[in-house]
Order: sequence, then structure tokens, then C-alpha cells
Amino acid sequence: MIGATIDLMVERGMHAVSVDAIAERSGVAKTTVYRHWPTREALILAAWYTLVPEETDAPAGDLQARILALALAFARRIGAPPMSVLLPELLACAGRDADMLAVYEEILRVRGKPLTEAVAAAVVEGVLPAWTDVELMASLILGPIAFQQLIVRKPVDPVFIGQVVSIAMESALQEIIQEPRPKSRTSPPTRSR
Amino acid sequence: MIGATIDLMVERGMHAVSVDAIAERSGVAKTTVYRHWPTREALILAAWYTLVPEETDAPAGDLQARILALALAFARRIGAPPMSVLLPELLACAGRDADMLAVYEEILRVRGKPLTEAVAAAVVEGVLPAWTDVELMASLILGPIAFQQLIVRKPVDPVFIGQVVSIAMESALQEIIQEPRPKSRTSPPTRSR
DNA sequence: CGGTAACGCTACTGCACGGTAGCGTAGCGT
DNA sequence: ACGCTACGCTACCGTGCAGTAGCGTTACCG
Repeated sequence: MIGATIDLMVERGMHAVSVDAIAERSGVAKTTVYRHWPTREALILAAWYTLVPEETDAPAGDLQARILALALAFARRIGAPPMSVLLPELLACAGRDADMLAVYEEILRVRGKPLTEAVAAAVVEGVLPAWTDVELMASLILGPIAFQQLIVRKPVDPVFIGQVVSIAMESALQEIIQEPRPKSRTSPPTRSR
Repeated sequence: MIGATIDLMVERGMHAVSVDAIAERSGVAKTTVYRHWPTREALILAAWYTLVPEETDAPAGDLQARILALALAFARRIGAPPMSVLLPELLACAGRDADMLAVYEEILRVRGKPLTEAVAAAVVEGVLPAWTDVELMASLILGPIAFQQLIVRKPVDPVFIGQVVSIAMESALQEIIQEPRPKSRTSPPTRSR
């Protein structure tokens, strides 16, 4: 039933998923659905939570290569169904429904952990400067990828991702955390936030 | 009526906007609504098209400052209602509805133009190298901002935006368009896509 | 063999919504 | 005074959906 729910969410949007449709699709009587979940919302919520896990087992080895691999995996996941379709849907709901917001934050936490951990590892190993802002790095890497795929709605090619990772790493290495061209400020470790 | 439609889309989501609600909210009879638009979808579509324009008049002057200003304006717009709520909603619909996709692409085109134009101007003026990929630059600048606000759902502070712009410009100036640390490739003008 | 748990099926209530029909009415120009 | 246009109001139809009730059926378990 949960599988049918997810399928229907992808096909028609999560607001258009009816219990009747779920029952029919999963070859189950409507009453049986209600024997497992009290309401439609509970079922949809349960379906969402099955999509949360999938911890990416970060490949060991070179830290930059690890970060690149994670970025590639991220792009692959949000660029293809079901996530390419479901993510905007969830995002829209999270703004209005507290339960959905909880699911979303859970997904964000679980799926974002490998990358932030890799960046943090790069910091402790000295590959990146000690004052590197981990969250900022994550946004620098994942931001352009997500933008290109979710907003511009075009597939990204791996070369682009490689460039993005390089740029982010480079900008952390040389403390580009400083102001524009004309007047070059001093103090390098200008943490953001 | 269109105002009421937009309000209701923000409050309840665009799939939950009923003609009855629009009529009530706008103090108008339901029949009157149908005298102006043939279907519910047509009305919602019309409401969306009123949200398209708002061309940002790019401030003249220093090109880097201009790009920064545009990035700040972008952050301000997508970070606050109605766009912070409506954009994910539209994004989700665009994946399933051809009309909504058209609206979305129109918005993307109109709102993205000022920045791409500014970057292109920076190229012709020699501020940026000739082989700069305009689309790549846009993703580098807007991506982290959009990621932080739409995905991470946290407000960005202007310092972060300034850093992002600096990093993007810097990475175009020094052709960081090359591979990771260990093996540094040659050919600088490696255009993406 | 009997009990229990889970399921299927049909039918039903209640409700909200999209869209329409019919009728009455205010304003406006000529 | 007339017609035109646009609006309001009430009522209505059909549909689809959430959720429930009742009854029959399968299958496993001791």
C-alpha cells in the first residue's frame, strides 16, 4: 500500500492521492487501508517516512574525491524520480503542515549528514582551514547543483559538478571570505553568521 | 478576484483554492467569477501571470556591485511571502501541468534576465574573461542563495550573499575551471555543456 | 476442530466542490 | 422610457472523496 501511495504521489501529486486510488492500485480493499492507518494523512506521512533513510555510505579515501562523490550522488538523487517530483511537493507542504515539516527536516538531516561530515573531516585533517564554515561549504556545493536541477530544470553534467566542488574547495583554501575587488579587506577568518 | 486568488494560494496552497472561497474572499458572487474566467484553472493561471513581471531595473554603475544588488534582490524576493510559499507550489505543479510549466518558464526567463545580462555585460567589458559561461555563473551565484532559503529554509544574511558573489567572480577571474588538487589539468577554457 | 485475526466486498453517509440556470437589479448612455 | 451590460442571489446537478458498517471469507494456530 505504501508503495502504491508513493507511486500515486509521483504521478498525480500528493494532494490528489485518494484512498480509493491507493486501494485499487495496491489491489487491496479500502477498508483494509483504514485497518492500518486511521486517516489518509497518516498513510501519506508513513509513506514519506519510508523515503527518508537511504544513508549514503560515504566511500573512503581522498577527502576531495569523497565530497565529489557525495555531490554526484546528491545530483543523481534529486535529478531523477521520485525525488525530482516529490521534493518540490514536499517543500510546498512543509510550509503549511507541521507534520510534513517534520518529515522534511528529518530528510534534510539524514541526507545532509554525509556531506557535512566529510567537510568536517576535511577540516580536522587539515585539508581545509580551521575556520571553514561547514554549512556555508554545503550550500556552496549543493546550491548550484540543486539550482540547476530543481529551479532551472535542466540535467547537470558531471563536469559542472566537478567544477562546483573545485570552486568551493578553492574558495575555502584561499580565504576568499573577504570583500570584492576594489578594496581588499584584511582579517581572513571572517566567519559567516 | 485575482488578489483574493493569490491570497488564498498563499494561505492554503493552490490546489486548495476553491471558486467558492475566491468569491467569498473577494466579496463577489460565484457566478461573477465564471463570467470572467471559464474555469477554475483559467483563473489560477491568470493570477499567476500577474505575478510574473516586476522587472528589476538593474542599478547602473560598477558591474560587481550591480550583480551583488541583483543577488540581494533575488534573495529578498524568494525569501519572503508570497514567493517563498508560492515558488515550491508552482515548481511542483510545473512538473505535471503544461500550462503551469509555461508560467514557470516565463517567470524564470523574466526574472533571470537582469542577472544574466549583467554577467554578459561584465564579459563584454572585460571584467570577466571571454570564455565565462554565463549560465554557470548564474547558477554559482543564485544556487547557494536559493539552496539556503528554499531547501535549508533559513534566512540568509547579506554577508553570505556577498561572499557567494565574490567567490563566483573570483572563480571566473582565475580560471578555476579545472580539475581537483592532485593532478592539475591544462586547457583553461573548458566550457561546461 | 474451533477460535481468532486479517482481509474482501458492497453499500452507505456526509460533505465539499465545479459548474450551471434562472431570476432580479443597479448603473449608464441615448 | 428603453435597452444594454454587469452584477448578486439562490438553488441546483453531478461527482468524487473521507470514513464507516455489516457481513462473508480465508488461513493459520493450538
